[in-house]
Amino acid sequence: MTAASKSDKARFFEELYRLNEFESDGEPNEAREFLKTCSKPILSRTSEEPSLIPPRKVLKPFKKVPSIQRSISEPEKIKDVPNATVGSIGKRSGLRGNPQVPAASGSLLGKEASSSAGSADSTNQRPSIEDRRTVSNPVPNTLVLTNSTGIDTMLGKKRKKDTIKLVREADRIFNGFEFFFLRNDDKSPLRKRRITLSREHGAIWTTTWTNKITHLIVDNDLTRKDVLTYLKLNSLPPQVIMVNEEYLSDCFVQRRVMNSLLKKYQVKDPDAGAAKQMAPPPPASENSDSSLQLKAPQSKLSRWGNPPQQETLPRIAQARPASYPQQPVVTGGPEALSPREATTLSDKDGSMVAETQDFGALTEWIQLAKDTEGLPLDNEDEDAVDSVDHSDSDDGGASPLRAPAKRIKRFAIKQGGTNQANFQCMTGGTAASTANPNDYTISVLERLGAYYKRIGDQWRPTAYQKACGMLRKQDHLICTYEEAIEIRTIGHRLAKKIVEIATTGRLRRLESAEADPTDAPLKLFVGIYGVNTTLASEWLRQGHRTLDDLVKNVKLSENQKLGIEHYDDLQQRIPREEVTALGQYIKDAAAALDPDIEIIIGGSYRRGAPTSGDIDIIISKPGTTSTTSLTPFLHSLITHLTSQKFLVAALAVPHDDGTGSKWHGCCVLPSKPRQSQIWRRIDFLLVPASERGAALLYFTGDDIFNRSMRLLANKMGMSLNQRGLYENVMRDRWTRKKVTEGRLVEGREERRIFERLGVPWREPWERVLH
DNA sequence: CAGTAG
DNA sequence: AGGCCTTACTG
DNA sequence: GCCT
Repeated sequence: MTAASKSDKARFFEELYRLNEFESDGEPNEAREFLKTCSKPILSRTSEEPSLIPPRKVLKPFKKVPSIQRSISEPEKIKDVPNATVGSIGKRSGLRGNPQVPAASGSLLGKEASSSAGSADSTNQRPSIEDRRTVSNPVPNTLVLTNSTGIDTMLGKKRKKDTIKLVREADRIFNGFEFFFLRNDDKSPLRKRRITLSREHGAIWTTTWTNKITHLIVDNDLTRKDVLTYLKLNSLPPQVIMVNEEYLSDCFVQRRVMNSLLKKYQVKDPDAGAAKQMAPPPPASENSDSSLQLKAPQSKLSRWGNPPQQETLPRIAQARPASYPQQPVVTGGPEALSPREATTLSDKDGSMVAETQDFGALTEWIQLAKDTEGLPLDNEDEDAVDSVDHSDSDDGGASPLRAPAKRIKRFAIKQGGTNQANFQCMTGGTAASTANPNDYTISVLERLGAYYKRIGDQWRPTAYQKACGMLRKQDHLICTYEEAIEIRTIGHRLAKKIVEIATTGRLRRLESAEADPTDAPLKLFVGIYGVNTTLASEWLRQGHRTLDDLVKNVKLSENQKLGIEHYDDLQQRIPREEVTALGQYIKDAAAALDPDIEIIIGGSYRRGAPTSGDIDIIISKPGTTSTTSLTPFLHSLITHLTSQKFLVAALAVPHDDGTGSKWHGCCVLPSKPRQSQIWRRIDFLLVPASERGAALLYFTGDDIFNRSMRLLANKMGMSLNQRGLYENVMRDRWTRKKVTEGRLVEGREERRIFERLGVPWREPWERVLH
């Protein structure tokens, strides 16, 4: 690698990491509270910081978003752009050129650590470092330790004994390190998580300032001056490595000790002569905007005039006890280090350095060499790389600090030549309504998946969905690479993302993605019923940015017009109670028309979801063997419900020939006052009794579950669709298209389909795989 | 047929 | 390197 | 994206 490309890369990552900087850790009050505890408050910082936000009101150029994947990151010239809408033509503002984080997505932080992390209350201490040095006791895999600081009692809180689970030996990158955090409590969920993780990676967490401390981990919003003030020091002991939060994050993500000297890990120091310190963008006041989104549907036109706002990240209550920082704690107090302080830089420290710090120092220097020449940072954030994964081979795997995690994913009973156990449908999902410690991680990944979906990536969204489904099944917070990679359907890249989210609360890839100026309108467009990436990106290419633009300038299908007209309504999720009510209304109507008719509410409702995107109605009747026999009923039902003003629009109706089996449209709850009626998407599916089971299976989903079942059927030489399970299906060898329907194996009983496929029965609510 | 939705 | 679910409706 |  040449020197030139090296520095290029370095620059790139510097820019990348600038994305990672932010005002505070999402808890602005914390900074102030902390400073109160210092003898000398420093509050001038914000005013000194230059804004990084460039005056770019000009519309950024946009690029065509092709439906073909892969070209995602390819900047593309725009061919025919209508007039004024576009300022200039050029590269899209992608990852590289866009240092600032948009207001709306500014801070993913502040997410409350979920319960599982909470259980790892980490006020506790490992055995003192002396113990570990003198007694060469092999560290067991799990240590239950008790607190030695007494901080708990000071805080007047009863705390559980915590259990930290050390990561496997090879990954204990912090062995021999002793960390002092500043702020030094674990009140902030994220800090707590960092502390726990540090310990799990071999570090010792100390809340008392001692001379054994190797690393000082400083909150991002604190300056060097804050630190010194807090510690009542004039200068830092030379052997102590002071770094910011990013340092830990990167260590975890890369599973190795990073070079603490890199600029991005330095604690801010406005006083350090050079006023060129990069300052994070000013705090974003996103409230005015986000309120718009949450507003009730009355503002139907709210979205029309201007491009939509970015969705605000889920924010967890930041309520923090006012008592927060407490006294500087330290039993030993800063006095404990007075001897060393006195000798400052004299070589008296030399021996001590050698003794207590060599671990840290050594690895540090080794690492420094590596960092500065190899720069093994991977470049996954650049979409275009589908080259082989260099990141694990760059150091030849020689580093003991970074043994590549070999994945041992279980194999199982082969049946008919397929690894049946590897199908997701073999393992149940969990009810979506159940809170999960990984919910936050999931929400972030889902957003990135959604992003990939709307830019036309065909497969990533599926991969993300699967990963989210697996995460939802875990009973504790997944926050190490190891834990993540062990999970089926989670590979190297997703594992790294998961770690990043869990340890930093953010995902830079997502932030840069959503920062793309074309993303907001793209998101807006694909939200229209009947519009997907292809159309949306075409409209975008033509320069359209608002729904208004579309209505005025674009030829729209009737369905799309409807989709725009009721955009806000159809965007909203439907509370379960309303689905129940809507379903009941239909049942009543159906019973009046034909008492034998069976109405089943399928979809996410049947899976037990608390809210649904639409309503799926299965219409069946005992004794029927063809959809044709049900079409007359559907017809009269539709007519009736329409006259009742229950159905308010038809989007897709079956062909006239009577073979059609589904009806798509919109409905409202007539009982409600007109004004509060919200249009809902509703689907009817006609199902003869002989196909009831298969239809139920199909209409219950979820998507991933269905596809998994179908794929399994496929591998077993069968075919599964909404009508039944078929065998002896002949497929074209080349196109893999079905040539013969095959022989019906089962369609009537849902359970029998499971059985025939060798899949243990899953209740509907166990079929939540995404 | 491609696009969209399920 | 190549697969990744299947069918139905729209225009 | 992941898996074979």
